[in-house]
Amino acid sequence: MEKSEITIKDVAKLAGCSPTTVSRVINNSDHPVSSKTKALVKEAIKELNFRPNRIAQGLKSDKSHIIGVIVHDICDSYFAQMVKGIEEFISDYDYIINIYNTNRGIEKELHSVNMLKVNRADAVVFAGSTLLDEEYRKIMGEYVQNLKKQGTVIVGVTPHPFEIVNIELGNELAAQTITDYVLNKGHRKIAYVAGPKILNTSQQRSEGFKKALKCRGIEVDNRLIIRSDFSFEGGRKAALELLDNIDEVTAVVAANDATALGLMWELNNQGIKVPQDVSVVGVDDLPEAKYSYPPLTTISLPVYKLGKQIGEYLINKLHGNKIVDDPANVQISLIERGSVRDLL
Amino acid sequence: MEKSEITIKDVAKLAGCSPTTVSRVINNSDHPVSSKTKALVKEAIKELNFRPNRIAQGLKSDKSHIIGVIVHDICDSYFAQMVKGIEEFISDYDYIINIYNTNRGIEKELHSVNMLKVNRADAVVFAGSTLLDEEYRKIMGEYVQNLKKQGTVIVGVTPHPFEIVNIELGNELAAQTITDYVLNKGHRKIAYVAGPKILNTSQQRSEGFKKALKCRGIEVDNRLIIRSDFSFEGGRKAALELLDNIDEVTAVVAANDATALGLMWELNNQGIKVPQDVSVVGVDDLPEAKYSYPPLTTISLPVYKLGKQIGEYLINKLHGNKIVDDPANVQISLIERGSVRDLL
DNA sequence: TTGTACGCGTTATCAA
DNA sequence: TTGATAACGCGTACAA
Repeated sequence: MEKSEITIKDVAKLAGCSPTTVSRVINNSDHPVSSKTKALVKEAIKELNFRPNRIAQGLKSDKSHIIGVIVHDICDSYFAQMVKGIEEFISDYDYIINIYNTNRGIEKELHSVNMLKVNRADAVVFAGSTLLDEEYRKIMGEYVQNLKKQGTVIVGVTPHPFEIVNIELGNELAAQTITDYVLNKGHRKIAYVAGPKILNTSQQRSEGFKKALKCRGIEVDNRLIIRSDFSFEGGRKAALELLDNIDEVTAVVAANDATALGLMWELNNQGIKVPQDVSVVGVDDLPEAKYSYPPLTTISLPVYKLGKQIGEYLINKLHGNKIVDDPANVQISLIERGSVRDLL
Repeated sequence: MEKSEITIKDVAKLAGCSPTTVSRVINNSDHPVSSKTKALVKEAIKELNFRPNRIAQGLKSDKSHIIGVIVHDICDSYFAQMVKGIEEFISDYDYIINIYNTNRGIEKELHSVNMLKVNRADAVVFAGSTLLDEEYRKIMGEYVQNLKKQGTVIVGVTPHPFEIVNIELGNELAAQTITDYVLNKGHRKIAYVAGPKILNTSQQRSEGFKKALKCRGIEVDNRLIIRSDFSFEGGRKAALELLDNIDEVTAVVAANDATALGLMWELNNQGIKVPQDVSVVGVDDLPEAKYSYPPLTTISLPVYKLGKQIGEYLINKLHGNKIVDDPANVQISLIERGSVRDLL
């Protein structure tokens, strides 16, 4: 049979020593090995092109080198960028990325965590906002507890209601800041296009919007708050809904860039000029935001960089480095482009 | 110590039988098990919330349930969509996706394959075009052979010079078709913005463009062929390069949508109207292509669907279904929108 | 400095 | 119908 893969034994045989010695060489063990045999072993490894079987190592160590990343939608560049950042960092340390695309579905999210458990993932990243569902939280809470007991390192981006390292993305502050900017430009009748109800992020950003208004003593007009779904298509629909009240509105704050982009597109499609007729802003600073007509004024949430930071944090944790700061909270910043008209 | 995970032994103990029996129940073995003990075992499994350790199963079976997907850039929606399609299909069968982001780098691609080998991936998908580099091909060829010997199922999207299942994406045909469309609208002075030299896909699409011209007996003007990199930013730069000769050109064929979008943006930025002054087309039909100004006429390459098909193919192969067709070649189609002016 | 023996959790083989 | 045993490939006490 030619199906036999090369194992530590083959190396040992060729090097004329025991498998134990080979193992020691592979792992740079503290245990002394004479430089002579070490050379022999290395020779044999090269000769046979031997690479230790990770599965076997995993069974022994109860570590898989798998880092699970759960995203709502990998086609959303917000998540794609974060995944890219994580992957680029951790691959240098021979960890591997295992992604799950949940489409914000509760079932799929639970399934993902289950898979990560049975595959003994070393770490898990909840890249997206948590789902606001009681049943989900209860079950997921147990699963997460279970993972933690296994020693899995868990990180959540934006607050999750589990006892894990939560990275504050400044969602509320972001929405407040961009709304404030719009207010500073003299706008007072401002519509808001919210994200999906089930996401925590939506709620936080809505809060930020309302807070900004309240600080100025401006009443929140619920007729001007539209529920959407964080997508380009959703933004388009929101624009259509907004059409009835568009005359009394001078600006629209969208809960994220994808929505803002869709909104602008449809507004333009309807013959309404941005920013001449109505101003539009978003949150996220997606790569495509600077290429819209007009370029979108927004808040930068550097998720690619955050991905790298998460990767670094995980590696430190997994390597047992004791002095490890939690991943630094991301610095948001206002990106002023051309989608807001100055009313002053 | 409370670190002990629940194993098959714990279940056996609780059910009052041997681990062997438990294993038989888990795997629905042909080997007979009395319905009484079967019930007992199932009871115990539920009671203890037991799930077999995949790593241990993997060591035994030399299968990991890992499907590796190597992409050039996960932030490119072309790849994101494909990954999504694959993931959605295979996750129903409890396989897991392991992605690698190579940025078209040779080193990283080799590293990826290495990782997939040592982790005993059951299948590997080369989601992107192959790299046109002799050294790379030689080394990668060996690696791929090696994987195949292990029994890894390997699929390549667009032809790869390895003995694997290659899915023809109709790149040449796509470029030829869209160019033909432009010709049919009466355009004769047509510029072409090519993809990166190192990608096979680039070459194929370039061929398609040239073929379309040749079929009409039109000379290819090398001054009007611009090298770019398949990105939005690259498209912008290409527009700038094109500025010198823009007067003699009535249409531009971009090798992909991202490029076309960047091109249109910069053209518009420079005060050149699309399609009034110059027409622009792309290839891919990215989600964002229908939202540009004007909406982009392009060729649809349904990569999300292709991802699903690949997933299905892999599952069939991995489950040992004998009668398995290779993944159907994707049906391309012309998407006529508003970026081409009719000169006739 | 080297090697032997065992175990990680599971399953295939064989015996009962 | 059930179970004891060995083995997957590796790493680690322990012994030499």
